[in-house]
Amino acid sequence: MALLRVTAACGARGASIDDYLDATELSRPTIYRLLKGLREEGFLRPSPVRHRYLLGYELLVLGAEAGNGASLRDLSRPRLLKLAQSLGDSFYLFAHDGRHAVCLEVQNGAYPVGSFVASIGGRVLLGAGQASIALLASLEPDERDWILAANRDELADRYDIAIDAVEAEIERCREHGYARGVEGSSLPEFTGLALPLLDHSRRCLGAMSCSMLKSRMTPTHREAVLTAMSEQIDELVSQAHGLLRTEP
Amino acid sequence: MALLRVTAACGARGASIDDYLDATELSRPTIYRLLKGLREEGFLRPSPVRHRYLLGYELLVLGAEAGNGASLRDLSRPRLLKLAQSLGDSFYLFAHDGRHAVCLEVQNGAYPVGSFVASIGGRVLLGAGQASIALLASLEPDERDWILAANRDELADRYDIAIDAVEAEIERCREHGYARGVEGSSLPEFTGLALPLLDHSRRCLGAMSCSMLKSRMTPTHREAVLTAMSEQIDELVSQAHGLLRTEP
DNA sequence: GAGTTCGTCTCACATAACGAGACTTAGAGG
DNA sequence: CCTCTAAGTCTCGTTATGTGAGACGAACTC
Repeated sequence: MALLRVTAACGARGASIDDYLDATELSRPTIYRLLKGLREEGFLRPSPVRHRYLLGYELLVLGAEAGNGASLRDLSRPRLLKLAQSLGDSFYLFAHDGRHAVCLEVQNGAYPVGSFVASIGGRVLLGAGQASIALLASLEPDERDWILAANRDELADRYDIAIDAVEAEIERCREHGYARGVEGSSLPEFTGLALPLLDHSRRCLGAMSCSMLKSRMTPTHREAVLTAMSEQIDELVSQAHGLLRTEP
Repeated sequence: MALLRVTAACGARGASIDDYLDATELSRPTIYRLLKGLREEGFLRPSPVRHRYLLGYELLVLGAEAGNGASLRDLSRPRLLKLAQSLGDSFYLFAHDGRHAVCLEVQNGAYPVGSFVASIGGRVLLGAGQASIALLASLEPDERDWILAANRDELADRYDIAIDAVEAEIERCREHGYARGVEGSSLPEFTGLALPLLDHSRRCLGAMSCSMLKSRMTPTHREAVLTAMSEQIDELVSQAHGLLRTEP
């Protein structure tokens, strides 16, 4: 697994033996042995640049499956796209994973944005960003509490976000039904909105969020975004519900 | 790796201990030991259904990276989308991997289609499908020859495709600059087109393909699709070229 | 044809994975 | 409330199997 991560970190150029030797404590023969195994399983493949290795296509299959619990990703993809095209902002699908929110899918719109996550698979500490608030607001109280307790220091250090502010936003989200981001020191010029994806039994499947320049967030635009998002979410959830029925 | 594949095969419901016990030769304690390691590395995560395991979100990152050699996937995604929306057919990005073509990205259009690959990560034997032809036509002759030799029996058995027909189509692709599918026994009601993605130095980066109902393939539609695809490809290749320059 | 790097091989050693089975939780169901 | 079953952990003795040092062959560079 360490070798896979090293390979990923080396990007499109591929990883060389020296990259592996530097990044791990393993000896050269051992690395070759492991590499061979990973290649045979399709987890690595030779780079067009000789003597370098790239991540194998078998990981594509696993990656696609990993992000597609309950087909949420496949279902949300065209919807995020539609939102991004019609409204111009960037839209995201997030899932809850321990102390973090994981980005399962992005569609960037015409207007540029900054965001806490760079791309699919990116993680944000729960508490930072509007999607976090939507997720936290939909969790069981005791789970939410331990997460906030666990993240408190890091939120303060890295984002300059206070737990009180997060809890206030969670409360606000409960009342108004949608989440805004908590003001922190990072990304001051951007803002966003998020909505939870709730099961018919009110279990939280994830959150859909959007990010935009603060200057674009007029009351009318906010209304437009919220309306469009909840429309997409309603359709998505009933679609997902229909699919789940066929499964067991 | 076997455990990961078992987990993937179990889908959204998750894999239970018995799934692992049945699918492998390992003992119960060993499975738990391995599962623990995979969980700690983020390659597996607990399912909402107790006592079941799902693929972890760390695989998202690896999967996204694996399919994104030279950023081809990120760059092609919006373009495939545009094509699917404006033309209504389904568009694919393929890469060459050994004896197979791997699907890196799909965008389905409004019209339904059947295809050899189910989804991202799906493999087709080189020789079957129009993307295969485009890839084969762009490979070195000696590599193409061993691939065709290796695939001959399987192509005949599973798809009822003869090597001669494949080679004729490759020749045709060289002349006309685009690939059609080879007629076989499977999917008789569908057809498609494909174009290779060629580097500025004529190295083959992959192939873009499209699939449609035979009834939609009128001469004018064919021209429209080919024109739109090559336009997207030209832009894509020069974009990719620009990115690569920044890398070393 | 000399030099360098890449990948494999051998081998002795000790780590550390293994399975059998006992044990502890934790639910489920009556 | 109490049994019953299944989930997950632990101990332990055995053995295999992965390990590093270093030598070796192969391939590419200059």
